[in-house]
Amino acid sequence: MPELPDVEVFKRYLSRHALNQRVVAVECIERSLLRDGLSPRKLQGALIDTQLQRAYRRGKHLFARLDDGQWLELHFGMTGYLDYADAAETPPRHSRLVLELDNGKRLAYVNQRKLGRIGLVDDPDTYLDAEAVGPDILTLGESGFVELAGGRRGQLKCWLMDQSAMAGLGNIYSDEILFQARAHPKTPVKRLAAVQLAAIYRQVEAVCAKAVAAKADPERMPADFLLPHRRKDGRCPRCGAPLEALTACGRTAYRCPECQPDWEQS
DNA sequence: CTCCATGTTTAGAA
DNA sequence: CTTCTAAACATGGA
Repeated sequence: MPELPDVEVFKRYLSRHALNQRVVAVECIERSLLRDGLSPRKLQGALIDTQLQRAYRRGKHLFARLDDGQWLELHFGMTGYLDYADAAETPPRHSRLVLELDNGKRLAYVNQRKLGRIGLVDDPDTYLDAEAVGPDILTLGESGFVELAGGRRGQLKCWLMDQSAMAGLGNIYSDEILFQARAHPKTPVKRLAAVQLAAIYRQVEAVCAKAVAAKADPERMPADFLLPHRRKDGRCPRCGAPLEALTACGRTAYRCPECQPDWEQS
């Protein structure tokens, strides 16, 4: 699940449940997920006996501030999520980091495929800047977004998913935004006028807001969302036309051939 | 067995 | 320098 809306939901979940509780035990540390230079012992040392003070998100990266000012970084890859429950409950299969809290609960970071990352950083923004992660897409604003498009050469969908340009969108939600904006994924960015870019950005905001409101659960999404229909032999929720699967940026993109016409003739 | 999957990194080609 | 493609990573579902 984890794109911007999913991670925002995780952030709220963590904030609602796991803040200001002392960590009394750290378990299930999966070594292969740790950032360079971070050992299980070091991570455990940093987490034990501290509290998660607050959460911060930029793009798909989630951070939790610790008592000493350091931040725990969680990246969810393609299959990660959080699970908060009674400490007595067995953590879900594929739990890769489990924090036991002194209120009798535990917070598990679960990730089936080990494509995510767990880190420890002094300052999230400094760290992400150094990693060449761009600004969170929702902080750009319409004018910032339009400005960013200047001089860009590639395809619209690829640009939206480029984490170094703007952080947060992935394959699923870039498709959703393009569907809502009725834009073809392969439209060259340079072909778009400022008003068209602005309209696309308004869909960035609208789609993210609606997805977060739906708890990023496809079953709760608005009826006109592409997301639940996004598969081979799926049909457009608006006009019923069969969806087309195409390849862009090395990923499978879905579009409605009727609602998102080719940029050549529009 | 084969293909595909919400992400990122790396290598090599244009 | 920017952009694109393919492969790799690890794991499981169809």
